[in-house]
This record gives sequence, structure tokens and C-alpha cells, in this order.
Amino acid sequence: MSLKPLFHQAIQNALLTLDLKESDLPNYTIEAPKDPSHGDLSTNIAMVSAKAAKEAPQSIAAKLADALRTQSDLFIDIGVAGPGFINIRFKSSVYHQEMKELAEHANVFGRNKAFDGKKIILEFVSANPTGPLTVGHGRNAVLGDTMARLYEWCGASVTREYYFNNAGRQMRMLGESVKARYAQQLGKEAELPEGGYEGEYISEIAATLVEGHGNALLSEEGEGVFKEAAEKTILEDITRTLDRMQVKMDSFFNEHSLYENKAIYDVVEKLNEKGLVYQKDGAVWFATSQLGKDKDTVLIKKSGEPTYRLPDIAYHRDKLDRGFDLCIDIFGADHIDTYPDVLRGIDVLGYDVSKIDVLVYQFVTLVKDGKPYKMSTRKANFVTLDELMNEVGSDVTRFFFLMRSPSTHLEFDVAQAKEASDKNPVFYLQYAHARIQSVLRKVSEELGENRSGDVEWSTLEHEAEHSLMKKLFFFPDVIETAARAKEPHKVITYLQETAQEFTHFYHECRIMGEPKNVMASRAKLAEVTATVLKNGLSLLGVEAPESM
RNA sequence: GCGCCCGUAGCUCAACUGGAUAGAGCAACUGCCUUCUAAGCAGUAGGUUACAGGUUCGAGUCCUGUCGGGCGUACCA
Repeated sequence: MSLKPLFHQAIQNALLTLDLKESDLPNYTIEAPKDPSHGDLSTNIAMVSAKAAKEAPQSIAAKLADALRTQSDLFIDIGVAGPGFINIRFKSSVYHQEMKELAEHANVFGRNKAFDGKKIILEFVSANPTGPLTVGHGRNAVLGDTMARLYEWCGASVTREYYFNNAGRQMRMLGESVKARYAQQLGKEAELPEGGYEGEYISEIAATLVEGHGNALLSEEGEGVFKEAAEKTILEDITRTLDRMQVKMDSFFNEHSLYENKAIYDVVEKLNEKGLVYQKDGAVWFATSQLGKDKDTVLIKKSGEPTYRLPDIAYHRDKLDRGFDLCIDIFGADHIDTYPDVLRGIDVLGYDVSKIDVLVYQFVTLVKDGKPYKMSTRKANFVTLDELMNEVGSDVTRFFFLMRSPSTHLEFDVAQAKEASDKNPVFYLQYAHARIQSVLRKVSEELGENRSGDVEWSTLEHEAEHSLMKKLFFFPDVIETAARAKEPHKVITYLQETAQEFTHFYHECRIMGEPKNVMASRAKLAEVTATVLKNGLSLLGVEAPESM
């Protein structure tokens, strides 16, 4: 279903006849050359093995090419080029055979076994319930969810977890803020606390409380009913927002449970047994300087409250205890510093650190009126995810967040996103899909039920048909690469190229009005392309419309 | 100061993780709608990959240094 294994196998067979042994070979790669005139696939095997074999790369390549010629009937062309690349071109019949197999289960095409049977937990969003999700959280949510989908397509069973903390100063402040608004709405003198939350949503929560309880709550503490009401409402709102974005969490993990079951104190105890814990200035310290860090780290403040690092370590231990093979955290660049401390802790506790991995993404810079825009949940001058989706919809929102590599800053021009949505690249993909469906409807009218019958793949000989087929074959590789590298944008790049190949084919090769066998095979090729586009878009959480 | 990330076309970004002549979209320009969706296609123009060294058959990609930007560097989360 993918061309690479065919070539790989042929190389293995050819090697048997040469002196070169597989064990002598460093890792060689098989790639599709950028320039298609070089061939369908290319390998650097001769170059990378030249040193060990003490032989010129061109000479090795020539021998190997000869062996391939005599042993394999898959190729129409085998050549040696440049510094020692071996380039091959497959016979048409290979394309047709592969297409036949692909078409038989196109709807699952792309699924692979790269993470087969693995239990993976992804932690993402994890915003504390102090306000609505912002554009900044959006990138986190979409990256996490899309990674989850990618792993699922690679055979893993995936848990999406939202880790949150409903205690601490922020939440206290939230309760006080709601209480202040509540009192104000009842005509009492009250001021927002210093550093309180100013957003409109606070007033709305207060208004609901006024409606439900009148002035009965005036004597209550901010930390009590007010905080609880705010937390409940905000978490519901967050869930609704995620829902709109096609993000569904499998579990919510409350940080507080790690206090209740004493997990955090057990961590301190275990670390203490290793002699890595001490007291100083009334606080409890983790001797991270003995583990390669330049200074030690506070685990429990002198107030008796743990810092976030302690529950973080306990949380990751909990995940490993739950039997996950891989724990991935999706972090914004500002949280990256917690990661090494967690690893140190987990390592000392005797767990396999390699099971913990992190996807760090850079910040979203919001651009408004051509200027960068500073956001703060507390000041309420943020743009919420809901507002954004009201303007451009969930498809465009998700696509936008995924378009760029996580390691680069994402510039989000609000004005541009709000206007001219027809210039957005997501529509190019959706349009290609809709256009295929439209053609297929016409073909079905023409051919009736016969359309899905036996397809004469051998009629597909046009250059445009070949390059489209070739593109399709690589889909599973792309998914695997994107999952391993944790770079979902690779899927987008691929889909755009695929849509481009399709429109090229669409303009070069008419479907309607051709002889029936040609019409049928081209329609089938178009149909499979649509399915691949749809599969890819579903990985991104984006709709593949039947018409536009 | 130190740590992590980034610097590629006018702008926003790719480049299959070390491969061959660095590619797309937007913006600009030239063509193409009496035959399957013009939200499209074909073409033109645009580059010393921040800079200087190094590693090797081969560097945008790896190493060292310099410059510039972002984020950290809390007994905040």
C-alpha cells in the first residue's frame, strides 16, 4: 500500500548477492525525491555505506543497481545519479496493483501500526477554571486533540485528560471577584479585590446568583458558594467551548485528589528516603542540584502549601501507575521549566523517564489592527475562543492552529481571520473534496450502479494520474511521521499537495464524456482521493463537505 | 548573566529530521469560464536560508561563536 516497503524489500534481496551485509549498513533512507524527474523513490544507501565498505559510493551504487535490475521486475527504470543516489521508477502495473488494494479499504487508508497496542495519555488544555478559554488555549487544545487522533490512527489507545486545580490563590480571587459583583448588583458598596477578575462573565455569574438566591448570600465567604458557583459555570463553559471545537476529554483530573489521597506526601517521603529532601527556612526542598540542576527546588512552601512541582511529580507518577506506555503533555513555552523537575523526580522514584514526553508549542501572538496585542484573562482584554469561532467557525479555527509547526510562533491576525474567509487555505481542501463529490454524482447518473464495479486500473497511464496515485500512496507514511515528530502540520502540508495533484489531474484528465472504462477508473481514482482528503481532514477535526 | 525556542521571498510559513536546482499561500503582474464546481488552473517576478567559522561525499538542517527576537530563570500556576 505504500511504495517504500516494496523498494526496501528489493534492496534487501539485492544485498544478499553482494558482499555488503545489512549489519554493516548504517541507517539508510528511502525517500521520494523532490524533483520527480529523478524517479519515484531514491535511496542514499551507497553513500552512507561507502565508508564502512571502503569503496566509492558510485561504485557501490552501480553494483546494487545491477543486482536490482536482474532480481526485481518491479521497476521500469533504475539509475545511479549525483554522488551515488540510486533512483528507481516503478512499472505502471505496480501502481495499478497498489491502487487496487488501496481502493478496497480506502476508508481506513492511512491507519498504520507505528504505535500499535500502546496506551497513550495526552494531557492538554488544563486551564484552571478562572475564565473562558482564550485564543492561547486554543492552540493547546487543538494540538493535543489532533495528536490524539494521530496516535489513534497509528494503532494506539488514547486517553485525553484535562488536569486542573480548583484551589489556591487564583481561585480564591475568583470567588472574591464574584462576591464583589454580587454585592454591587444588590446595591451594596463593594470593590473588586486588588488583582481581581474584571471580565463580564464574572458579573453574569453574580447575576445568576442574585436571581437564584436574592440577597441571602451576602454574608457568605467569597471562597465558599461564590467560588463553587464560578468554578462550576466556568468548567461547563470550557467544556462547551471544547465541544464546539470537536475536542472531547475522556477524563478530568483534579489536582486536589493528589492531596486527598496523600500522593504528594508519599512522593516527599520517597524522595526523602533517597536523601534528596531537606528543610531550610521553614520550607521543604528537593535537592535538584544533586541531579544536575544548578539550584535546589522548593517542594513545600513555609506556609505549608506545596508548590506546583510536587503535585506535578505525583501526577505523572499516577499516570505511569495507571499503566500508560507514553505520557505526553502539551505545554506552552512558558511552562517548559516544570518538565525537567518532573523528570528528575520520576527518575528518582524509579520510573522509566522515557515514557514521559512533552510537546512544547510557542506562543500565539494575537495581531489586532496590525499591532501585537497583549492578553490577560484577569484584565479581560483577551479574545475568547468562542468569539473567534463565532467569526470564522471551528474548521478554520482548528486549521489555523495546526497550520504551523508547534516550534514557531503563530501569528494570529484577528482582522484577517474575521474577514475574507474564502481566502483561507482550509477552503482549498474542502473545495477539492466537494468538487470531487460533485463529479462523482454526475458520473453515477451516467454509469449507474456499474461505477463501483470492476475497475480497469490499467487505463490510468497519464502523467497526472501517476503523480496523483503516487501522492496517495504516501499518506500512511505522513501520518506516522507526523505522529512520531509530534508535528501535525505535516498532515496539512501533505493534504495541500494532494489537493494540488488532484486539481492538476482534474484539469488534465476529463472524467465525464470519456469511454466508460476510462470514466469508471478515473472516477474511482477521484473517489479514493476524496476519501484520503476526508481521512486527513478528520484527523485535523475539519469537515469534508459534500458540496460548497 | 544563565537555560529553552526561533531567525528562510515584501508578508505568513514549508522543506519528508543530513540529500540532488530551497518550495507554497498571500500581495504584484500576464493569460484562461457556451463541456465534470473559476473558492479553480497555467505562467512571470521575487533568495548570499541573520552573520562568521567548523564537521563531511553533501548543511537551511549538526557543532562553536556573534547579532537580533520570544519565553523562562518564584517559597505564582
